[in-house]
Amino acid sequence: MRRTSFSDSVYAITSLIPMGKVTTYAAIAKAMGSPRAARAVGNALGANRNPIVVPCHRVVRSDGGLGGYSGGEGPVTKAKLLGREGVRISAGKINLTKYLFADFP
DNA sequence: CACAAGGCGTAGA
DNA sequence: ATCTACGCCTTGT
Repeated sequence: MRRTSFSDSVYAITSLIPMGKVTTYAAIAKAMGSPRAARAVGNALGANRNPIVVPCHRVVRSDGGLGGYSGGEGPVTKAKLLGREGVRISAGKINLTKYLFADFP
């Protein structure tokens, strides 16, 4: 589990997400230069199961789905955290049009 | 050291 | 709306 440049970038970007907003794996992958590495991003977050220092729960799918979560009760905890930050989830999906944040530096 | 398989997705047909 | 194919990282043999 060596913190590679990839996972490090993922953590950096993920931790940049403001409260009340969410991001997609594709957006992160794209922001780091590999728009096709969305899957790798999910792995970096999940495989490393980074502690609370990184709000991996703010990362959702491109279609609004929560995706997966390796912490707490899984997707349940993820949904709970998001709703607690002000992100409303309808039918298990998030309105990316309103909460999507992709203005990464 | 090299190879092979898996995984928290995405885009396209 | 459902299914398949793809590319990219991590981990194990």
